[in-house]
Amino acid sequence: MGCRSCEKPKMNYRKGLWSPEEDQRLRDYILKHGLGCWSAVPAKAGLQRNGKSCRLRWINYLRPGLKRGMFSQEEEDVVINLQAKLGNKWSQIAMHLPGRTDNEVKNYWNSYLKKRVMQAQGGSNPKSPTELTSMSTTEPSMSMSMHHHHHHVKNSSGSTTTSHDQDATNVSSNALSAPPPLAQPPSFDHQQAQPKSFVFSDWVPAPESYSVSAHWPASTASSGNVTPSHGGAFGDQMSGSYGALPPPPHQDHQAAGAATGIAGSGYFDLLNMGDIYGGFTSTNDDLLF
DNA sequence: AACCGCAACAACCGCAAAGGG
DNA sequence: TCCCTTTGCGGTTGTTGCGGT
Repeated sequence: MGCRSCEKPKMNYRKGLWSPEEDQRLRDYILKHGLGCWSAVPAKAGLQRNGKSCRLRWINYLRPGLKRGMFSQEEEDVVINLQAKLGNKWSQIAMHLPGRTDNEVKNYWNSYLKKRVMQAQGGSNPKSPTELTSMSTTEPSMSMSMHHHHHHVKNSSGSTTTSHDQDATNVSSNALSAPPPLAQPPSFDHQQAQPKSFVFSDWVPAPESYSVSAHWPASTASSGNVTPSHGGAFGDQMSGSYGALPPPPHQDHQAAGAATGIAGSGYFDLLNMGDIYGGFTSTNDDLLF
């Protein structure tokens, strides 16, 4: 494991949000060389980041197959069930949610699901995870009211999904295999709930036409000392900055999910990335590819 | 219009495990 | 076997935007 050949001079590593240029450099490097010794990546890719930061950025943001945007009802159920079963083993939970990172799952839990569970357990009748799951599918107004603003409007409005009376294992196995189609209420307001979702395929250059500015606002794509806006807005910009580009096929993955299920399955087909996949080492990647 | 609180999420930090020399 | 480095993981923090007052 040790990579003594990866000599790295002690330097002041850049911290904070990644600029589009840094993303581009890292992405280009990985696409070209595959995954190897992370500690060597910054120097070789011309980045003033430490390897750890590069690894995190790749895993959580740049990696192929990442599915961003809202969690589907099924994904939510999986998280709730597995969290109850495994505890805060986010990496393990994320393994059951293809396209999701442990960080994303963790954030989603901490910022949303945990409150819901606490709220449910705070009542006179503490609910089991299964009950919670059922609740999540039968209380259309709850999460919607909790997320009445921001872009993160949960898709639990009026879901007619039948309650998933199954244990986490079953849930996870469902998630691993072909997931059932999402029961999407016809009245779901996709205008209101605008998922910001994109996957790596959106980034992969059409070789002759790709440029950073095609995906990033020119103002942030041109200078070296850019300070990109916060991630949330970042994501919004991503979604919004497709501009003339055709909308990604999964842009409305909640709707698409009704036909294709969760996990972005099928998105991967858009790419021929065998070289990259071959270099993947993380458990998530093992699962995904 | 300004301020405040909340929510979302990217990224950092620290620790432990893994593995090579 | 020990030491050192890298990697992986979970907890936590920082930043930003939005809605409400």
